[in-house]
Amino acid sequence: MKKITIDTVAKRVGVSAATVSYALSGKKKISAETKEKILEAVKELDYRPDITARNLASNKTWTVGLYASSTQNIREDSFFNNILTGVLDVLHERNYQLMVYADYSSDSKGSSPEFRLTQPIDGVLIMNPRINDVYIEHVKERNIPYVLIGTPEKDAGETYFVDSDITAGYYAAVNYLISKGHRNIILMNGPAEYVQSENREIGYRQAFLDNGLACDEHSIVHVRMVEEDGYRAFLQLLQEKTNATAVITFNDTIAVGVLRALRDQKVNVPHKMAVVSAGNTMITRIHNPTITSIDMNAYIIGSKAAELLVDVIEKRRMQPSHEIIQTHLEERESS
Amino acid sequence: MKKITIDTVAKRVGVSAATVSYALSGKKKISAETKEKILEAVKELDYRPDITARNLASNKTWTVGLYASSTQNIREDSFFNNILTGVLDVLHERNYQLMVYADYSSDSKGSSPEFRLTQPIDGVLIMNPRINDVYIEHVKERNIPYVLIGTPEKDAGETYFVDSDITAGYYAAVNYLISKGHRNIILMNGPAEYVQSENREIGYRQAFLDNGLACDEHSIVHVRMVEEDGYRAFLQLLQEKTNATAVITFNDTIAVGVLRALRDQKVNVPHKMAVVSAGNTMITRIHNPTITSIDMNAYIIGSKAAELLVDVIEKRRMQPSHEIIQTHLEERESS
DNA sequence: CTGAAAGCGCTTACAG
DNA sequence: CTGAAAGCGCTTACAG
Repeated sequence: MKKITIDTVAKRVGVSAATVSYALSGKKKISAETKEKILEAVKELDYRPDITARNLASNKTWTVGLYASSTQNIREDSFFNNILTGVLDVLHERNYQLMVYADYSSDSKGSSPEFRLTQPIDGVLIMNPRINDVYIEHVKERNIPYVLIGTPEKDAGETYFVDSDITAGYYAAVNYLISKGHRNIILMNGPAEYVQSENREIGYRQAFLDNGLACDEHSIVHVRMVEEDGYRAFLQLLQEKTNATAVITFNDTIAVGVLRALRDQKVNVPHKMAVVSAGNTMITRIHNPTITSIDMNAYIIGSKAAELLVDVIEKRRMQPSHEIIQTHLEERESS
Repeated sequence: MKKITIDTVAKRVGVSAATVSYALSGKKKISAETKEKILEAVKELDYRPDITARNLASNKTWTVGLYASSTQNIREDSFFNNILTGVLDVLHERNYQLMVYADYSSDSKGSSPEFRLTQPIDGVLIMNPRINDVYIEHVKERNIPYVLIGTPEKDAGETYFVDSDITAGYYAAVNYLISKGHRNIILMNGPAEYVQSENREIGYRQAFLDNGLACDEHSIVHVRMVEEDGYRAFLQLLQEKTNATAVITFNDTIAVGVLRALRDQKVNVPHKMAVVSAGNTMITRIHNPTITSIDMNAYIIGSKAAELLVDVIEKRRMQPSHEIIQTHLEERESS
């Protein structure tokens, strides 16, 4: 069975391929009569345009890429789900499709960024921007429209991004802990290479500063953003007999690990150790004890980022802009 | 700045485009000398093949689609994360990319299946197959390779699929509840249109049968697979003064809703009401109380399905086959 | 309102 | 080992 192409349709109706194309796209007026005949033939033949050919000819794919975290992180942290669904809902509205790339850069196999850039996408959403992010550099060089989900390390004035004001979020959370009498607060941050981590640290330090308190450099630790690392790192801290009375973590997943370590060591939460996390994903209200967490409005961030990207792709926005979403602290049992 | 194409490279080196193509793909032997010059030019010019053009010419996209649930469901249930990461990891290994489609079929806008089928993908993974699934029909007609994540309603002998033995899982779970003395067990199932729901019900009924017990038809209720529906439906059941002493739910998300209703109504779990769910996602061990759940090995299912699909696409498998993954019951506090 | 034709940028028999 | 050329199936100025 031969493939049904635009020519099959054109021949059957007795018009040119161009006419069929125009009738289908509506980019030119076609007489009602001809149009009807074409639509009929399309139905009869069950013709569907080959999208790859269309993409090549029109230089447009109606597809957007989402450069996400590692699969291990995706698996554990439903923060991703909120971003993803925000993105999906907007793209659906705007008639775009989504390609999801997980981050395997730490892999041996290492799918280099180059590989990605050759993909047929109109633009890309980049989660977790890093310091000196190679991927961003490449996207820039190639002139692929992109929007950061997060804050860029530099050139903030020249890049499109949407982020939560996580600095203010941490500032408020640490202030809150200080107001509760805590003086020694551990910051269990994510990898230093992420701008996200940096922004958290800034808020954390500022809170100490503004309260006239010194902040112990040893109180800041970096772990990968997975539960196991939170668990192990905190177990070690406990064994080193930390005199901290509170901890604030990079995300909810790490907090779950931390709380597991605390339970293992029979440390009472929140009386001996208060725990605050960021993300406010489902687990924070389901965990025992429930976890105080900074809500970052991930769904909103995802949808705003997708909207921005589509606007940039379609040149409805041409001056770099960004949006910073406010956070709020959801107080629960762990603090 | 003009776009750098294969011709740009060919001209600079002084060979034909064909030679460049072969040198890059390795599909034909090219003299070491020429090849080196080509590679050098590629580097200098920073040439990257246009994938859309390649796709069109080679009739291959190295892309696979994942037809998932509604975004609301994705947002709440990290079961999806496990499937997704299993799929992603295998595809990465096999050099395929992933396109994610959420299910908006219940939407007013209703992106019809037709729309999807025109997408440039080599094959598709379909989650949550339904009874009389229109989408599957279309994929079939179009001869697009597909693998079901779940069991097909019919033609099981002619379709590729991977599923967990959820019937056995429910059978075991209900047996377990019966052995604990429960006689009136509610099945809070998913929508009847899903084959998944059907398979659960079969296991549920069989357990009653094999224990010589009658199963009250009113004990089976259908809800959408989101927390809110589990909550509302169970609240209603409680108000109707059900004499059930146990409930088994379609998934973990619904169970969370059910448990919330129980807490609201101050019904003791597990003494007044035992709860068993399916999915064994992170929340089941984090919830208070922890939730007894049927582990379906979602990550394994996702990865096996992706492997199968790639094998089908690459014609390394040509006879319909399927794999049924065993489940196991993870006993916890809720039962 | 409609058509002929060039063009999108690759791949791949085919011929040498 | 290398090249000329057709072909993938669309879209879109351009001309009428």
